[in-house]
Amino acid sequence: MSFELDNTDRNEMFSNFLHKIIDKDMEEGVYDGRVQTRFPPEPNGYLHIGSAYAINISYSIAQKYGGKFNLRFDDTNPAKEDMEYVESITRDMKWMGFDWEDRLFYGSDYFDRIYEYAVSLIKKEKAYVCELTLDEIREYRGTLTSPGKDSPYRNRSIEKNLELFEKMRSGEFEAGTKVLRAKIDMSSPNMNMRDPVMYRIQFVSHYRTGDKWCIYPMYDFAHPLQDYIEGITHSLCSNEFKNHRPLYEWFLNELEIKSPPKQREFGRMNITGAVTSKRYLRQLVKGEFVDGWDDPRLPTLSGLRRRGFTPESILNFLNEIGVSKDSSTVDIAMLEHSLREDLKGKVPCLMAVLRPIKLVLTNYPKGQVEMMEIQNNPESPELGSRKVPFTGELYIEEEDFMEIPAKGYHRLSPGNEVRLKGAYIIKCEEVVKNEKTGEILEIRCTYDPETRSGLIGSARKVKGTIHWVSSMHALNAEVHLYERLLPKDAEGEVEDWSEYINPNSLVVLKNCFIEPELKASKPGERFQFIRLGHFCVDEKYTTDKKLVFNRIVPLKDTWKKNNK
RNA sequence: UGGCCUGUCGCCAAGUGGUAAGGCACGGGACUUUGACUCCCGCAUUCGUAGGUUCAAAUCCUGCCAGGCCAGCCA
Repeated sequence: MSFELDNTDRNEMFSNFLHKIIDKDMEEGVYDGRVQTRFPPEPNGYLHIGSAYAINISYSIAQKYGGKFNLRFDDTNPAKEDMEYVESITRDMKWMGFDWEDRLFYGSDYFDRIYEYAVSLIKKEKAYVCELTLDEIREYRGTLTSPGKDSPYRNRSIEKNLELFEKMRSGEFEAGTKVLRAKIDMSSPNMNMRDPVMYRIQFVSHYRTGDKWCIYPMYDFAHPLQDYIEGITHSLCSNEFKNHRPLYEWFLNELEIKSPPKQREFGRMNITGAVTSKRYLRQLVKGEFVDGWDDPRLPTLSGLRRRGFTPESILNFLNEIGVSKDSSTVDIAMLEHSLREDLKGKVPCLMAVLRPIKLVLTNYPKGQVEMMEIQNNPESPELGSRKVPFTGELYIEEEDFMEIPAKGYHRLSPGNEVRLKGAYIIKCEEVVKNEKTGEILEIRCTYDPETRSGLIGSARKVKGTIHWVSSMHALNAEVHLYERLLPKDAEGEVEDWSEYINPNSLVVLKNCFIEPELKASKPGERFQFIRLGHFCVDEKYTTDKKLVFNRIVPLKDTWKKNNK
């Protein structure tokens, strides 16, 4: 009988400052008890673990309060957006289980309405067409410590503004010559309130609306309206938008929206050793420093998926790290912990030899093959067992033999005994080496027939147990091991990413041997290789003729840790 | 040097005036045909800092220090 909490319970118990805000709204009946959140990605890149963190905040809150969750593509800048990204984003969200039901929206669907709202602000004398150049606007804006000054176009008549704005829309002006601005306060200590631009002219074809528009609303103007149009109650975003909140509220207030949505901010999440900036990710992909957006070294959701992470492990990770107002840098060890936790007791544990050395049993009958029955996962008997062929010629892991054993080493060494997992106790009698190079060619051992697993003699204890594979039965496989992609953090503008890439971030081992049992394994299948880690069959490079495994995470290795 | 925000163990993070939860990491031990897993045990007399209010402060007040964000016709 287990009383452990499942995720639902954990979510129920988990509380943060956002829950308190919503609890209060519920209590006061601000939105008639309604909760609706949204995730508004711009389709200009792939989702990564930081995006999943943001999605999870909005998604789990909608779930907790029996509310709704929308997916909305915030596509108000045609120069940067593309359909490829909306497809990848929806695919990754579905994989994670973030369900927007029938509420998939596009900010571009609201262009007509947003235009009308702009017109009504002009009519209220709260917006004007400005003809200052880009540089002039910057100059007039002032600095962080000094106020700006009013644009000479600030006090045009409503009629003139209406006329000019209409002409902007119909394409009579060149890009950059005119913008629509909100009339707020050029001396506000908040730069966002110094007559922010609401609309700019862009003769760029939009991936959805084509050439219908040549003016596009800015984020600050479009976002509160998108939220309002969709009935969003709580518009949750990360801290860098904190300074935009007064503007968000200003637009909704001037437009006299009742029960306006609330923008609330949370701290961003970073992970040690992972690149979670969209900008850097794009540079790495476009510059072909990595194998696409789904490179297993990247913290993109597609990269994590290809690497072998489960959506459950990512979700548990996100729920365990929590949310606060402060930004965080979470240790990647927590993510790895979540994966091990999820897979343990769930996937078969098999044997693989990554760096093989030949081992010969000199007293084992020539040509004999025994089928050793081994449990697939001792913690989960329901996963059954398999028969593994055992012969007198095996491969073992290079690091499981030491000619001169270090103190505390209890695997194979000359004269020493060790158990072959699921088979016999063996003793190392001789080491055959290449006379010139000193390279170990094979290890010769004798086995004790009385100690076969299951026999009475198997009760004898030896200090070490190692994994093995029969050389004539083993399958050849390629294994990819990963380390940090960037050993040092990049700063500012990076000219050449190759200077930052860790050459060991991807280690390809082409000559690995695995149990014949794995012959039928399919891309995406996961296994634990005993003592080596959790692995996933790569979905991109595995073919009928070639098996490629990605190591998701290594297993803990206290011996290696203590001897490093 | 303007405004806003944030500072609780190495890393996340509860706590919201009544005497510091939990997880990861780490250290020690038991168990083990995975040096894994599991199981025990340990791990903040102290909450950025200095004062103040109070019978009582991580929680309230004041000053200081540190970090973050903002001067795109990006989102």
